[in-house]
Amino acid sequence: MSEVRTRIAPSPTGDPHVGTAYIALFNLCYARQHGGKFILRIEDTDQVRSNQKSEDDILAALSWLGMNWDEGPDKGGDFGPYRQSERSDIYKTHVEKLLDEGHAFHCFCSSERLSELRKQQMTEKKPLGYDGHCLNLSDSDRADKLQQNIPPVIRMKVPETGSCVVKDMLRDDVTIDWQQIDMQVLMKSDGLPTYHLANVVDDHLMQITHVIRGEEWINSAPKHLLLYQYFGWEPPVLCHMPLLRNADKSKLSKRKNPASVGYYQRMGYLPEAVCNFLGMMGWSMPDEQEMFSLEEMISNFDINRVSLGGPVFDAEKLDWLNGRYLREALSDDEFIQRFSQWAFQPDMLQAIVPLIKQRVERFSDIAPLAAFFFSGMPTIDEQSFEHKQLKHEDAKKILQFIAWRIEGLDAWHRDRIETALMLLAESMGIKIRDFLFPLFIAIAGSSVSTSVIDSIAVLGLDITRARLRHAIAILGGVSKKQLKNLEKEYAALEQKSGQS
RNA sequence: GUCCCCUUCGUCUAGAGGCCUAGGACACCUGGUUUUCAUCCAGGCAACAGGGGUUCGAAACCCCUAGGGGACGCCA
Repeated sequence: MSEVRTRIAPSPTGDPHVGTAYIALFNLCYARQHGGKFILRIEDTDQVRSNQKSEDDILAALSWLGMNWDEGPDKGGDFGPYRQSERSDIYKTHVEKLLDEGHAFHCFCSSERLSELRKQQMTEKKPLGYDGHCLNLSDSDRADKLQQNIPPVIRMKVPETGSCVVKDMLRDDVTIDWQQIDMQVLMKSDGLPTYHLANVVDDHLMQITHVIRGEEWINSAPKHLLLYQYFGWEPPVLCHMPLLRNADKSKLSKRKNPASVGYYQRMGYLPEAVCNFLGMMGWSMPDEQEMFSLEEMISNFDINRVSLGGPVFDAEKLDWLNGRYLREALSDDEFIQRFSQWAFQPDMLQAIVPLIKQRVERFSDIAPLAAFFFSGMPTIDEQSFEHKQLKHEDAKKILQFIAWRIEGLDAWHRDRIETALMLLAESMGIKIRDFLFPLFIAIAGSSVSTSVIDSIAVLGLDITRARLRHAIAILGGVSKKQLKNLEKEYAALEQKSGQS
C-alpha cells in the first residue's frame, strides 16, 4: 500500500468557511494518523468568482487553526502547480484524450435552450439534465458551428442504462442509476475545466489516495468514478462526511450563522478551541474526553467513529469550550501574550486610531470610545432604539434592509458601503441622519460614536452581520410572515433604485 | 418534480444483540463555596421518530412509514 495522501481543495470565492476547516481537519487527521501527506490545492477554475484575497484568507485561516499542509501553492511540492488556474494545459490534454476516445463531445447549445429544456423537464416531472442534443453532431456540423464562432463546451458521455455503485468508507454502497447522471460539462467555453474534471485529473496526478469531502458530493461521485474509468485510472477511496448544520438543520450558512473562520478569530476564540470544537462534530474521542489537542485527536483518530447525522454547529458549546481553554490551558503569562496578540493587532489599530484620535483628550478616553470594536455584542435593549422620528418597526426594517444590502456588496470598502447605504436611505425616503440611528445602536451600542460607516468597514461583514442580527432580535425579531413582506418591499426598492 | 443520504435528551455525543432502569457534555433548573458576579463543586430535568418483523433477548439487524437534509449550473 502506497503512502496515504489526502487533500483539502477549497475554492477561493469568499471568506474562509468553517465547513472548509472542518473537512480539512478530518483530511489532516487521516493523513497524519497514517503517516501520510496532507495537500492543499486551490480550485480557482471559476474565473469570475475566484480572487487572490480569498485565497490568502483561506491559507491564513487554516494556518491560524494549526492545520499545516505538506504541499500547497505557497510551499510547493513534487506534484505542482497546486493552483488549478495554473494547470490549464494539463486539463486540455486530458480532455483531448476523452474526445479522441469518444468519451466526450462538443456541445454548442445556448444557455437559453438549456434553461428552456430544464423548465420543460420540470413540468413533465422528468429528471433534469442535458438531452443529448449535440451528442451526435457530424464533423461537418461541428466545423460549421466553430466557423460561426459559437464557443463550445465539452460534455462527458454517460451510459444510458445500468447503475453505478459508489463505495464509501462510512456507509453502505450507494447505487445510483446512470439515468440520473447528467452529461456533465467538463470544459467550459472559456477553456477552463469544471470542478468534476479538474478534481479527478488533479487527484490522480497528485496521487491522492483518500478523498474525504462533504456529503453534498455523493450524488456526483458517479461522474467522477466514470472519469477515472475513462482515463483507466484507479479511483481513490471515497469518504463523505456529514454537513455542518444551522440550528434549523439546514446546511451551515453565513445568513444564519457566523460561518467564516475569521469571525471566530476576531471574536477572540483560540484556534485550538475552534479546532477542538470542529473535531467534536460527528466525532468523539474513544473515552469521550471533550477537551483535546490536534495531536491528541490525530493519535486517537479513527474515521470509522464518524457518525453520519449532520451536527448542528452550537455556538454556545463552543463558548464553553473556549472558556475552558482560556481558564485551564493558558498560564497567566501565556494569557497576557495571547490576549495582546489578539487585541493589539497592528492592522486593526491602524484602522481604528484615525477614527478615535480626533475625539480623545486623554488616553483614558480611548477604552469607552473604542470598546465596541473589541466587544462581542454591544449591550443594548429595546429602549436603546427610542427615537423621535423612528418607531421600533422602522428601525427593524432599516436594519434588515441594511443587512441584505451589505450582503450583496462585492467588495468591503468604506466608500462602497457608504454609497450603498446612502442609496438605500434615499430609496426608502428616510433622512440619512434618522436612517443611520439604528445602525449606530446596533453596531456601537450608542449614537455617540465614531463614524458608523468607517466602523463597520473596520469590523468586517461577519461581525457587522452578527450585530445586525442581534439588534433585530432585540427589537422583537422578524416573523416568517413579516420576513416575506419585507423581502417583497426590499425587492421593489432594489428595482426602483436600479441596484443589483 | 426526480434521485441520494441521514434519524439516541433542546444541542454535541457514548452505544459493534444481553454490561441500558440508555452513559457523558453543553444549555436550563436547584443547592453549596465565593463580600457580589463569574469560576468551582454537588444534584436535578431530559432521548432510542413510528409501526412491523428476525431473535430466548433489539437503541443496535431487516422491511415499511414519517420526518429532516442534500444533489439535480458553462459554481465549487
